[in-house]
Amino acid sequence: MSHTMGARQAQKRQSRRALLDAGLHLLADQNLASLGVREVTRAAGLSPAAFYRHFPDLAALGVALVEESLASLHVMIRSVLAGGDGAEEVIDRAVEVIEQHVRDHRPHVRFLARERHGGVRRVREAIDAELGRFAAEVGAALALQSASEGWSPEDLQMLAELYVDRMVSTAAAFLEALEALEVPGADSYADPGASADPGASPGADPAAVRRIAVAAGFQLRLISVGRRHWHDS
Amino acid sequence: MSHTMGARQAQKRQSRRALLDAGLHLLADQNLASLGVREVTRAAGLSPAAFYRHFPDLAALGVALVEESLASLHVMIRSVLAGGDGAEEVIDRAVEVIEQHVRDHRPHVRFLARERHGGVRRVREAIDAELGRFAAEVGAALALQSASEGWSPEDLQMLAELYVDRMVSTAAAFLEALEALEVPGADSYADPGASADPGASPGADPAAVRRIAVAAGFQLRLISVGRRHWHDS
DNA sequence: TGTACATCAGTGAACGCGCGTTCACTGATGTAC
DNA sequence: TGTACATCAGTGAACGCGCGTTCACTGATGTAC
Repeated sequence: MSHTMGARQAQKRQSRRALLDAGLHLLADQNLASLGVREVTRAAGLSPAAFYRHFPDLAALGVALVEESLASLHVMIRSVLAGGDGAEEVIDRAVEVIEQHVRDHRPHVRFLARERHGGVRRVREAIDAELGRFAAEVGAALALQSASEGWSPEDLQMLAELYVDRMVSTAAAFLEALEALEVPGADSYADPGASADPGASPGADPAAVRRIAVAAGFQLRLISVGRRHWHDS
Repeated sequence: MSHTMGARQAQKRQSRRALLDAGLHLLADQNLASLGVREVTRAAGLSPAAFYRHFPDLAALGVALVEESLASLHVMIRSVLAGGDGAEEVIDRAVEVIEQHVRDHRPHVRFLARERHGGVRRVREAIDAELGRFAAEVGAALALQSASEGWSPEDLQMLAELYVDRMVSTAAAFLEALEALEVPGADSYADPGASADPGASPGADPAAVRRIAVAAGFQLRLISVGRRHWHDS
């Protein structure tokens, strides 16, 4: 009665998906602010007017992309924090999970990095709000750890923000390394549907990626040492 | 003979400046990728064709803005590191200098934040290259400190990158706080030349700005504690 | 099951508009003598 | 100093083009009976 879908509704969902996918694909080489309605519908295989059956404007499409881009983050953080307890293992696992996440969801990660400080207000605000919720979640998780005894909630929150910011920076660095050797010349326009769209990135420089993982681990460990010795002064 | 300028050259410089200023002003509300040649020349008070006497395209104007945006950074870092030696004083001074820098050069900082991961390749690369040079400079400065004995150059470089990244994030956070209460409604279009263009921002929420300064200080101090106790394990 | 009507996702044509870039030009500035 | 020529920053008109949005429409899907 409520979540069985008629053919009508199913087709609408499919078109909406096509618009989102086309948008995400096109945003690999440009900003949301310079994306066009006709451009998106053309790539999605729809007429220009069809766009307005799904979104009032492109900013709304952007906000929808923000939501789906960040939906997986909460699952991700729980998988990191739920495992082993030792700081070392948590850090190593976090770096691995971030790297894998960027590999698996490259277009979404790129979209977030690009629009986080981009020219479309509503999208910026949506990203900021989600990241804030994410930091709060990390803060709550930190509060449960025994290492947090004697810490004020405010200090714990600033620590959580430091961790989250580091994760975001690390993800952005992975992204850059993965893209660096992929498109060396001019912008070639690949068929969005053909070949392996998501997944492995054969052209990336493994050494550069490795270096980022090492640096991220080092930096997280440094923060963790600081946390441990914070009250020694 | 070489750096005295004729009236011809002086006027050309002035037009170029007008184009850069107009661009920077327009980029407050959009991305470089969506900026138009006509838009810039209109705001600068020139005919559209005049643009091509100064830049081959808008990406070139973007690269020029990157250069002038980051020119002041090197001066800034030296003023931070050159002062008192105690870690506490350096940190407090750094946070103050960053805040003041964002206040004094808001449009440039906003431009960098927006285009660092933006849709124009050449601009992204220019920013990355400059930030890399900046991190190298910080790394070299750290190497001279007595606290760096027993540290490998690689570890020092990763530490420098951590500091630089934190400074960039802090600057972005200050920027957001300063803009938050300034443009609450729709995009009003102010005359670029009129009233106080750079300088004080009367509308910003002082508590939010203060909170960012406190968090930045805390986070830098935490890293600094981690650094001090790094070799204790 | 069959029929008559309602819904509404997607179409395709149409509109006026601002865009990037080019071109031959103008007239102030610079230079040679 | 004055004159004749060269340079070149900036102009304004012109071009073809793709844009966002609207509109009346079509025809498959959904619903009531």
